[in-house]
Amino acid sequence: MAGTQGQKGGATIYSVAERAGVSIATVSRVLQGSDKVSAKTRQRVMTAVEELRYMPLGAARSLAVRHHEAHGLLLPELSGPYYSELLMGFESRAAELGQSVVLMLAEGKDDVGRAVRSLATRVDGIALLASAAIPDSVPETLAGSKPVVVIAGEAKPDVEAITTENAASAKALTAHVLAHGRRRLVFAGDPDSGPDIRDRYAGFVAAHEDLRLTAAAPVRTDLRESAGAELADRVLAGELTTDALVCANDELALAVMKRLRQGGRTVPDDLAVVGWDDVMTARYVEPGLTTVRQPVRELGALAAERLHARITSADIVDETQVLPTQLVLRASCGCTPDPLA
Amino acid sequence: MAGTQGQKGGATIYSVAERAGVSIATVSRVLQGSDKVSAKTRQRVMTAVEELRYMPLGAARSLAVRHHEAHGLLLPELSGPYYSELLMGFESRAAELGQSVVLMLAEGKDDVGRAVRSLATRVDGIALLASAAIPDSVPETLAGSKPVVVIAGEAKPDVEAITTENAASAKALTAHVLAHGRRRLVFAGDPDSGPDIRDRYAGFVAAHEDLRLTAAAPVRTDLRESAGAELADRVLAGELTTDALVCANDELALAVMKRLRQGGRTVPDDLAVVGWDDVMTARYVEPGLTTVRQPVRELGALAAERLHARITSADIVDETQVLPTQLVLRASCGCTPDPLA
DNA sequence: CTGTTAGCGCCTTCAA
DNA sequence: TTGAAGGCGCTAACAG
Repeated sequence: MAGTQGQKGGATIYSVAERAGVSIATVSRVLQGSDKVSAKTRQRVMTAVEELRYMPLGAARSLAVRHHEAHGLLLPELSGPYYSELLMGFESRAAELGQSVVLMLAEGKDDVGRAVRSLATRVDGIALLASAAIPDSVPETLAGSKPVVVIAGEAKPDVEAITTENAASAKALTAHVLAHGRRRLVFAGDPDSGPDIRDRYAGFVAAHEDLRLTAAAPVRTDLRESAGAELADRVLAGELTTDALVCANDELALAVMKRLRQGGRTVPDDLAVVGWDDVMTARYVEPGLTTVRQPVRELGALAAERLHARITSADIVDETQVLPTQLVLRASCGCTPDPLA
Repeated sequence: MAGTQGQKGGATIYSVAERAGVSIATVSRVLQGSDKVSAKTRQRVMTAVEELRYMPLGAARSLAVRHHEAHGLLLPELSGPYYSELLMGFESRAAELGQSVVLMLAEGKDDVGRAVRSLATRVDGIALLASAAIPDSVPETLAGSKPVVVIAGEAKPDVEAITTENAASAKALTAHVLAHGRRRLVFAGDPDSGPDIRDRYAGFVAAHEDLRLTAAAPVRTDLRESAGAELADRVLAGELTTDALVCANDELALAVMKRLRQGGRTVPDDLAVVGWDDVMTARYVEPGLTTVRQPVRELGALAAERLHARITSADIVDETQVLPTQLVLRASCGCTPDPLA
């Protein structure tokens, strides 16, 4: 006879049962869509539910069924299209699987570890993006107590990884630039900031090796616009000699291009510039930015899917799944622009 | 003596208590950071917690404290910087308030109403963006049973609204274009798609009225890139005569500009184009896009804040709060570009 | 400072 | 087809 009132906190299963003149078990059955309830009883219950505007309490259900029915997703931040696409793919697939998504951003949190521990308290599993903003200790601590999937990262014991292809396409991209006759390529981005950029640099190096060339050391920079301007300034000042900049992402490449033009340099004639991600701006700028497109949305969906698989079964996948990427050739590398683009 | 084991589902407060040789109440106190626990007892408990890798079950806590400690956020989708910024602001502020955020996207859901009802099951309140993708019935149904805040929408009974300024800045923007001598302005966007675009069109009309001019009817179009190309095609084909296009957002404006240039028109000489949002691309294109910047991130933070206020107290705010926007003049309206920009 | 004891709202056998 | 009753794990009085 508990909680029959529920005036303050809303209706409960008890108040609905009372109103419909049935037991709470019957109400529960109706709400679960059980077929072992007579039509008229079902109707009475439904009526009571609507009259009382009954809304079950998720926490109570979770406690009883021993599932949160929620996926946690941890991202560094959300600027740029990459994270958004990823998130859209993740949310969409999670919803299809009947799971809600609890989002957490690392940016601005002084203690990400603590925040994640609290997140882990309310979800059945966590997907997270490998990134310098998210310490390695996070997945390590989580693994073993909760299912974990890392995106764009590396598998560890008890941690499944999924990613998009980096090394091969970076090699193809670099080879393409070399094929334009450039010989003083510079890679801009920090290989230590995460496995994806590390692999892109590896591809950069590999393309050089194929031609018996020696790749320059990477220019370690973050991927913000401001870093791009600084990088371009170094080129303009003659500190950095290069005829082709292979940037770790598009934002960096675009910022570099802009500042270079302001400084009087012509892309691609004086200097080729290529990026990674194929953001919207890449096809709006002049010249169009040559870059690599990743199936980011699919990556997000796959993350939700794999996480769910790990939660529901002990469906272990050993090899990290790799989604293919695609070279997008425009004019910034030296190609002739497609007049129809 | 329940759940002392917890081998499958992880440690529970009972197993921790048993291991530490104390009662569950003490464990609870330690975990809550109560100061009425002796240092040595606290230590014993903490040790047990770590050894058992104990992780409290959020659902159980929620049930006991009668709070989910979570905010729901419903957005149409996530493409473009607007939603991302909003979400970042929301998440950040919610986290500061100790609330996790459960995100739901309307896009792709055949029954948004049902989805939202299920969302309402697991959060203490819901913030949502007013949008055609989210039927009005949603906030209406929710109101009364859960605190609701609508973003960029209108207040209703039991529904608080917050928004950014639209009408006045749209008027200022339009007046600016008129001051360039243009007289055949066309507004592109659907005033019925939501209150914000409706208000922008209202500002567009008001600026005309100030000059005793008659504003043209809006060209109703959605805000996608493809719609921009179609719109530009109509101009190129001579179907639509205009000397200035006032677009409801930047993506539309940018797509229009691009196609116009491909068609041989010069912006702003042949045709001025202005947008709304100040997306990244707006300052990368040539000419730079004149637009209006909104404090989107602050808007998101405010949403979380107001929602929390409504959840914790019955802190009712009647007037809908309006955040100021800012005109960003670049060259696409006919202004002389700033050489330093 | 610590332990006992009720619930919180829902699900799920087990009987009837 | 329905009801009774016992948890799910945690918090919060209330005693000691």
